[in-house]
Amino acid sequence: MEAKGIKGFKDILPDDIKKWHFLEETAKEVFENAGYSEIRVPIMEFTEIFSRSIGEDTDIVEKEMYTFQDKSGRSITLRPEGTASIVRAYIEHGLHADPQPTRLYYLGPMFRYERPQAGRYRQFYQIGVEALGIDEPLLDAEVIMMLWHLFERLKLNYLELQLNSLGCKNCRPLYIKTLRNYLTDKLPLLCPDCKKRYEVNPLRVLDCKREQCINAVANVPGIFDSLCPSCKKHFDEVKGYLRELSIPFVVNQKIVRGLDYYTKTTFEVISEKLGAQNAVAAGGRYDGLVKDLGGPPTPGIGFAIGVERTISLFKNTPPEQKPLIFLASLGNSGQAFSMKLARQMRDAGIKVELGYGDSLKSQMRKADKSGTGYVLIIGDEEIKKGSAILRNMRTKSQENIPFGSVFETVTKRLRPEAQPEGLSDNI
RNA sequence: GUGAGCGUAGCUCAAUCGGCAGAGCACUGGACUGUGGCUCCAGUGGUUGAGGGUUCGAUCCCCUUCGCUCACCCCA
Repeated sequence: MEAKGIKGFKDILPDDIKKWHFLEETAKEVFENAGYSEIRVPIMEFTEIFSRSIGEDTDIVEKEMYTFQDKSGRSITLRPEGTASIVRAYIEHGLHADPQPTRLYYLGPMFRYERPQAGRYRQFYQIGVEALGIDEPLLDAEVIMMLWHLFERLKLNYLELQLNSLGCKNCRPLYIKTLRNYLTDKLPLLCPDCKKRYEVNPLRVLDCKREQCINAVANVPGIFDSLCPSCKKHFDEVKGYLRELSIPFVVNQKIVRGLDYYTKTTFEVISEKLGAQNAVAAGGRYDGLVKDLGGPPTPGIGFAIGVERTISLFKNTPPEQKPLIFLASLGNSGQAFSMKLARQMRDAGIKVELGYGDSLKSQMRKADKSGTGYVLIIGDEEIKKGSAILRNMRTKSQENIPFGSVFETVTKRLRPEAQPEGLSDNI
């Protein structure tokens, strides 16, 4: 047998994990400071949860879901996105009875059966936010502000916020009708895919990258002319708040989103530093979704951040936070003593690494690579003398420390080292 | 699902016209009996992705297959 993982499923090795922690911890702090609480939901749901919310005719539901039958014969699906599960939990546990909005965030793996490429995996991670129960444009702006604030905290530059409105249950069908009428003449000009989209979801034609289709829709009527007065007002107010907040955005009428549940405000944050898959975060309002999944009519808005894509923009690795003491020991009694000492120091919250290797030389080499500032050397000789050697790895100076005061001295020495370097700008 | 490019040591890559599979990094040890980085020396590490064909001889040419990567599609 060959040790080989599944296509599109990646290991995250220790060298990379600091970046993950940095993103996760920063996001957690930003969201919790805004009143959001973490929610953890299962990574599988009954298939209907996804097919009903995302939409039967979407690519995700049609061809990208990991779906199987469990032993009872029920159809189960590995979640391709987070919102549906969160909304299901919101309904199932009656969270609408809490003061609204209900503010939730989540993080974890999503699964889509697609051909992997740069920035696209079959198991990928999202950090997402949902705010349910309020339909005011102020909330749209706050959610977008929070997302933008997070990227600022991560020191990511070269990002662009794109904004659109897809209208509501009332005005979107009108626009689709207008669009389809317009496209009827152009039908022969469209690519085969778009001919299909014309039938199923004409909005997606706007999204097509083929030159023939871009030309065909060059003078297409925009959706803003079809928005009903309340959707138009909503969108104008969201834009107004964002200007007030000095959050730069561009309106892009072509962001359409591949999930059917979106209404009104949709947005996307893209980076020119990524490859073809350039969205690092995306989201929007979904005012009909709670009702569609069997709950009370409830508006909602949220976004999801692509973790791998965001991390790939990090230029430098966040520095190690915690100083370390390295114990190099020789001989049976030295090793036993070191082990006991390690236990005590760890119990007091100090990070302690034990050296392994026959010679002191090899342990010193490992100590050097561990990045420690100090090494405590304890061999059989030191046991006899009743004192340990504390070596400062930077200055190379050494001092003898009687066993009785080892703990105290190490604690003192480690403290001034506890100054992490500042994080410089990412890309 | 479609297309293109690439598979040689743990990693990054060489190998002339088809002629003994190599280097750097990393790892381990030594120079320095119990003291790291720098330097020097040595060692470990290979079914050249797999299978078949052509050939006296294949990492190299041909076929098949698997894998990886990028792009289309779609999306975070």
